Amino acid sequence: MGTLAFDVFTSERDDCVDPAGVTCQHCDLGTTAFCAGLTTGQFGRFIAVLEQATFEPQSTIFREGDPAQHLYTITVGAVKLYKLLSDGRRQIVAFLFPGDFFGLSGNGTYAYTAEAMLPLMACRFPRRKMDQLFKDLPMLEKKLLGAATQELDAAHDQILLLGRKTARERLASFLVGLWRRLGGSDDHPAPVALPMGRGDIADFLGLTIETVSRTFTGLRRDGLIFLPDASHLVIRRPKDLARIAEGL
Amino acid sequence: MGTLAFDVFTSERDDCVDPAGVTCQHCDLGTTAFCAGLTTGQFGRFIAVLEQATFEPQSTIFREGDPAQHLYTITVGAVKLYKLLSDGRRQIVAFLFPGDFFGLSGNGTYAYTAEAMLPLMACRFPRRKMDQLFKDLPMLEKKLLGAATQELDAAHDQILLLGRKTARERLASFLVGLWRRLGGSDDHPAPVALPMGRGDIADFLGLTIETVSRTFTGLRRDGLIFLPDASHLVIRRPKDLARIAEGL
DNA sequence: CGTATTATTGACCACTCTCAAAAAACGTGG
DNA sequence: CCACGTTTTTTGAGAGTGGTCAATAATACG
Repeated sequence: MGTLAFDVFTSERDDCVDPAGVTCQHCDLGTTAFCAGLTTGQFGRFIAVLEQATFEPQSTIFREGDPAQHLYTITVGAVKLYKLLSDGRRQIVAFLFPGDFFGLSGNGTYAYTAEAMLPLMACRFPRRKMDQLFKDLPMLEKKLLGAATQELDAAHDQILLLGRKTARERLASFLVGLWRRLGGSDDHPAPVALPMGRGDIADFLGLTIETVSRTFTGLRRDGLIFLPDASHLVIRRPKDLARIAEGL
Repeated sequence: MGTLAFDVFTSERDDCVDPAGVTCQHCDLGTTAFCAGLTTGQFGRFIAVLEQATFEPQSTIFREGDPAQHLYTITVGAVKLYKLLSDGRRQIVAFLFPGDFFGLSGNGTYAYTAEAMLPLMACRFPRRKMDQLFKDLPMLEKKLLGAATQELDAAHDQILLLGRKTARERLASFLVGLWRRLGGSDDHPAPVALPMGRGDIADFLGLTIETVSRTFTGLRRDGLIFLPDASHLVIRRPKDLARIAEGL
């Protein structure tokens, strides 16, 4: 999984060159990118420890229990993180999109399996080079702490959802959040493509496929959402759906 | 809520003096303490931004939505963090004990309410002084990132528990984890005091009080645990209880 | 002790799960 | 492009885990 040039992406900072002499493959994340705000000199040290990685859809990036050798941040695509019980029960703990991090570990091994849901591009940082990088660029450590804090908030929201919300409230919460993250507009009825199937949604919301399907049908029948097909979503009444999500 | 001297605690580092001239109130956390590993000079800067805070049992430390002005680390006592839905449904997102942090915020307001479960002593750091402190003592930022990572792992475990485990598996997981954290021994049958009631356990495990009570009775009838009274626990067969917790 | 709170137990109910089948969508090769 | 098989989604009927409502028992506290 070597360094690749993604020259399909236009660069806003064409002064940045990686050590191999290849024009740096920028993501289009702007100020939310991990590397945003670095000077050219800092960026050189940054790019020196960075690896670009690509993964096929449905491919496993790492498994629960593997030694935690890399930290990842997504530039293009989507990832699911999940944990398994020995009898096969699965819980998806997060869906991640461009700008999100994964692979942080407390004990040296990954606590979850990471799997690409779409063709994936990610920046990858070897764990053993991170200490030096943080010493050089303390701001990166701050950004990482901020990202971890946000992930913790999201995890707490998910705990509230799983512990205390009904199936209808769970799906409403999920769709409202996803709609926002995927750029759905409250005014324009442009459908948003859902990158995951009913099974993944079920394993994220602590439900079964059948209950997810029935609940989709219920929201559709009540005019809250519109489904051009099973994997495309329009939220017709965002305010009402958000109220349901909060249990109102 | 001013600075207090907790001279009931014996000090291992009696060379440390806070700016007011009072002998520093050490916690007995050893190498796990936030301040562990600091030199005397560093410790001076550390203590300069630190406030000591005490809280009565059942008192609220801060509420969900309050401006996030402080970061806390527990020295003595126990804390619960919870979120509420508008109709009163409550989800406890964490029980915290000495050495644990709380109060990190992504958006400037607390995402949960924090309440003392026991007489509480905590070190408190004003958010506006943290940047300077991190610049002086970068190791503290590393420790905080490590703590946030651990909390994130714990949150993911709780997500798995709430999404995919049965009531029996949930209580078994909870008791095994609590037993370890409160210093229960696999050999000695010394009961451990549970600092929370059935209602708190229910709101942590996503169950009702009645189901928690019935499940306690079930584990007791099966000889896995022993309850001298409702708030004291002995785990009789730790291995078997741990197997139940993992769904085996 | 008497009172209030908390925990336990019981009977019944409902939300979601399980099992099953039908329908729709997708992919592949002819 | 269509026929076919596979996979995914939807829908249906029935069952079960855990919830609700209610009463009793135990505990804590003045």
